[in-house]
Amino acid sequence: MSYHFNEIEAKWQKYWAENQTFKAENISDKPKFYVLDMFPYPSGAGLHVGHPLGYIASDIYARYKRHKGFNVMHPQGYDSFGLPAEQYAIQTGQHPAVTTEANIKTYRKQLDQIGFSFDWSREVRTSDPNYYKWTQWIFIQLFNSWYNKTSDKAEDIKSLIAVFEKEGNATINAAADDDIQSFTASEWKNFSEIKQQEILLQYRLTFLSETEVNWCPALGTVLANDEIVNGVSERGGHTVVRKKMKQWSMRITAYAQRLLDGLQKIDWPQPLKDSQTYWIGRSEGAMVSFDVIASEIAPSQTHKISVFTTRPDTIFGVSFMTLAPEHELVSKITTDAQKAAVEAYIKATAKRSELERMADVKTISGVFTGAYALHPFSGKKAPIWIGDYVLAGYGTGAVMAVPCGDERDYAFAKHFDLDIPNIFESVDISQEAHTDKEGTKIANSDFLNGLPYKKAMKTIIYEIEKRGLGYGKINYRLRDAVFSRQRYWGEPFPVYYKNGLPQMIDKQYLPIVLPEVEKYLPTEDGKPPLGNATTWAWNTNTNKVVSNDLVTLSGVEGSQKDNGIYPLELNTMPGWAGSSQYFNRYMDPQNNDDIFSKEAVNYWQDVDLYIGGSEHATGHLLYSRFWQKFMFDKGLVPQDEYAKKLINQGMITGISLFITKYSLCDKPETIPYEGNGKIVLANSDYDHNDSIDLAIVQVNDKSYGLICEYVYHVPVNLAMGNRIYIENLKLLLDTDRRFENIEIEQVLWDGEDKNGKYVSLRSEVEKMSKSKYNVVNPDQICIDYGADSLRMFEMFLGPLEQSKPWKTSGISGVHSFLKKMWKLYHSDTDGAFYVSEEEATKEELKTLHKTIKKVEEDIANFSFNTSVSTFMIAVNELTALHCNKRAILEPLAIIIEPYAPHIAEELWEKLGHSDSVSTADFPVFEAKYLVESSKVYPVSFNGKMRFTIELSLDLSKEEIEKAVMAHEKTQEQLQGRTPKKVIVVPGKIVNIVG
RNA sequence: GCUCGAGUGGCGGAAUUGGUAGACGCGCUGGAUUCAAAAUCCAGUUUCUUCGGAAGUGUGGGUUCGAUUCCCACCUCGAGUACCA
Repeated sequence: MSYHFNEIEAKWQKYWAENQTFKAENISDKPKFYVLDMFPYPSGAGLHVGHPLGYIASDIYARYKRHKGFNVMHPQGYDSFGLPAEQYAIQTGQHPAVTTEANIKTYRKQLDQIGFSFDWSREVRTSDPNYYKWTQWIFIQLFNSWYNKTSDKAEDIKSLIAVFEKEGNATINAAADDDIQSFTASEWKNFSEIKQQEILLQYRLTFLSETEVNWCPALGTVLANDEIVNGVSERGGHTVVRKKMKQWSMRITAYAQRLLDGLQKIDWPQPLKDSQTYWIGRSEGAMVSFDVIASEIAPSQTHKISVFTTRPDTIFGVSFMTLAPEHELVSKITTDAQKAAVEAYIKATAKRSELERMADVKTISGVFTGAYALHPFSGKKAPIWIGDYVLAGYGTGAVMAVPCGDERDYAFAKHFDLDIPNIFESVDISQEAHTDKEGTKIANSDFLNGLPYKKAMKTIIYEIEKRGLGYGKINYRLRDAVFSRQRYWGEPFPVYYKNGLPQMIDKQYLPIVLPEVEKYLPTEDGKPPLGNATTWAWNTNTNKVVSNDLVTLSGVEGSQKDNGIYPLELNTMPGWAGSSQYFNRYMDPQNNDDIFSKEAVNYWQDVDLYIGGSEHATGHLLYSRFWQKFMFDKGLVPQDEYAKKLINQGMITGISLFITKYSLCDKPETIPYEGNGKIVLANSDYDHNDSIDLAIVQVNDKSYGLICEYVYHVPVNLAMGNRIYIENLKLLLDTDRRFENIEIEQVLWDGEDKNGKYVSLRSEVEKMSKSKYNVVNPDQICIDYGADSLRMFEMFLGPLEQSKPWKTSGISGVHSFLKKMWKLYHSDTDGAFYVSEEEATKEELKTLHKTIKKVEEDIANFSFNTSVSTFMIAVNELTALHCNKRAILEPLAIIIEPYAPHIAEELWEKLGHSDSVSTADFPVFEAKYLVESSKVYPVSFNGKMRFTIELSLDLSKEEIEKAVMAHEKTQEQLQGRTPKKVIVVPGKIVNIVG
């Protein structure tokens, strides 16, 4: 019987499902181990071979940990809210829920086919009301909390109210909005209910505010910064404009420092930590205010410019100030003489799009306001300029310019011929600014003279604070996260509005289920898609969602009788809402009373291994850490970091194939044009190195003109290696709708082989995508080679964390390895399973134990690729030894199970076991079988002689010495001399002192 | 520009703290088996060579008895980021 992988795999997949082999219990005597994958968004295109890479790696790890005696939880689910299903709904009218359900079915089928050990009883879907009930619940918890900077944690809003009632807000040290008025306890008590609620909203961890957002008119939605790529929307590539809107925000900035500190204790890839650190962007410095010298236009008014600086120690080097063109003071301080120039400049910068401002980094521009600031220490006059290198959104939108110590200030000063005072001891600044902090002392700076950076910083901040000019401050780049989306297919907010103020709906009435709508687009008057819903109001008497018709104006105006029915929030939550706590919900996914039970979360604690892509570095992986810390503050979870270890798997790229233009046709003129649109298939030119393979040329009467360029991808499944046979190419050109109107007169071929005439193709590594015709589907691989081959091959491709191109041709290697292993225990003639009960020889045991050791090390290091090689070597050696012994096969089946579980189960069963191999203990290697030999490499003899030896684990120092001395090469080197001393360094080097 | 990562045969990639570079696989070449093909098996496959050897891990230096590995400078590629005061 040969290796019928299709039958074997189907059989065991069925067995696992029926026996719930991988179901993890929440109560166990075993130690827990939680292996998590980033759950997929179920897209319409289905899985391609790149998707399972991380899942295979985590599955190997999960299966390995089961062998090592852990109670392993390895769940999977779907991040099923998202824009593609909504856009599909807009195009076709099909409800996103229907699209999503269909896509999930496809995904599940594909995932099952690969033989993952997921515990499907724990599946979650973010779009399932039973799941998003808890997303809504967390939102309410955030709303009902404020951040106490003194205790450095989130607290219930009630504790804030208690303080307000007792002592007003003067003593409160909270993460809150910037523009909060101060009030006393009695003032608080006299505020109206509405006023009080408005104030509280400024402190809540999720709050409503007018924020400048990235509005995408084409999508009718607001996008987060990380959803915009190069100034256009990540999906669709539509233009994005800045616009002010009332939005829900999350006060993630309250956690900036803790998000930074938390990175210290988690084992995540350094590049990922770096990018989060940069994203949070902590900078230490000081706030300093400069008085504007009363100018002739407003001599009675006094103005102050506050600046944030990371280099207060260089304050004596200030020779001018720069304000962002949008800075509110600009209009107030500009002199009449400069008014025209300033206004023209502001107008010009406002016109420049974000894109232009980004692309054009080198141009220096700015304009003098005519006003001067008074240097708080030297008393000198510093001209105030405006320049677009200063951003309104960062710091205070103003900088104190220190040209000798900052590159941009330096360039600005040079360009406008401004003063560049040098405040560094023996440093030449005639060519460039001196930006190094350490190693230089300050000069020309009064009381700072002669001080190094650190001391100067301390001294100046002390002076600034003493003189009331400002204070030391830590600034973060991180901004609060906008949490509203103008979309249909997302979590609805558990919020209704009364008197224009948001009200939370009580937990017992959750979930607030997404309403049905006729149209998925924003309404004609610009409301989000939920504005189309007719049943979308909250009845506070019945606590039910009711028709909007019943909403009276009373709720807003208070002029009519209040009927208790109020409008519900029309926005929905963003994509990252659902993914910010899913890893905890897996612990207890069916719980209807709580997000998860105390018992479950106390048992599972946190994720031991999280595998996913690095593209989520500053999105999901930051937001989820924020929510976790909040949950921790509320005492809901025992850990404030949810994933101890994280691995970023690399991307599997596809190899795209292109037709080179020369092979497709000889001259453009030889191809006739037919049909609508006057298009003909032709070459753009005859340069072989040109990246344009094919051009579509418009015919004007008889003249040919190039109208657009077109790179013509050949579907990878039609090609044979880097060739496409002419029959296939003709078939392709005939059926491809891109060539509907094109008649191909002739196709030239590059050569001919046993399969016929062919055209050579050029290849390039690109991201796998439908539009590039380079997608390789795992289903077909499973049918042709089996899931075990797919699993092993994906690991064999290269290091897990590296991105690498897919090459289907290589799969035959791992496939024939599995066949070889099968053959080892099956008769050539009748195919019967045959295992010998004889004792294994020392040689066979050596192979086995070597393999066990190596595989275990590889798994610990996540180098699954080398494990596959190790298995191959083992089977080759066993084949050479004709070994078909139980003593070898039994442990072999266990150690190969994480990689190739189906064949392992089959062999295990044939060995007479009635249980799943996945529950077997991982075998222990024995050092005594690892003895290679004592290889000795003598190097030289000049007083000291060193040897490199390959140590065997069971050799003692004395034995090594003996082996070294007895070695012929040692004797050769010694040439009869007698060494005084032989020093053996365990592990590596032997020194022989002459 | 900055930050991080990486450069090893025709290709993907091995080489644990410095110790026989090129494991393993693909591809290629030759052979066996076969009416033939597939499949399978065996041998070879870094380069040059006067067949003794010699050179060789992006380039140039350095440390060392010994460097793919450590240090310095440079080159190339990839990823991230975008004027952060």
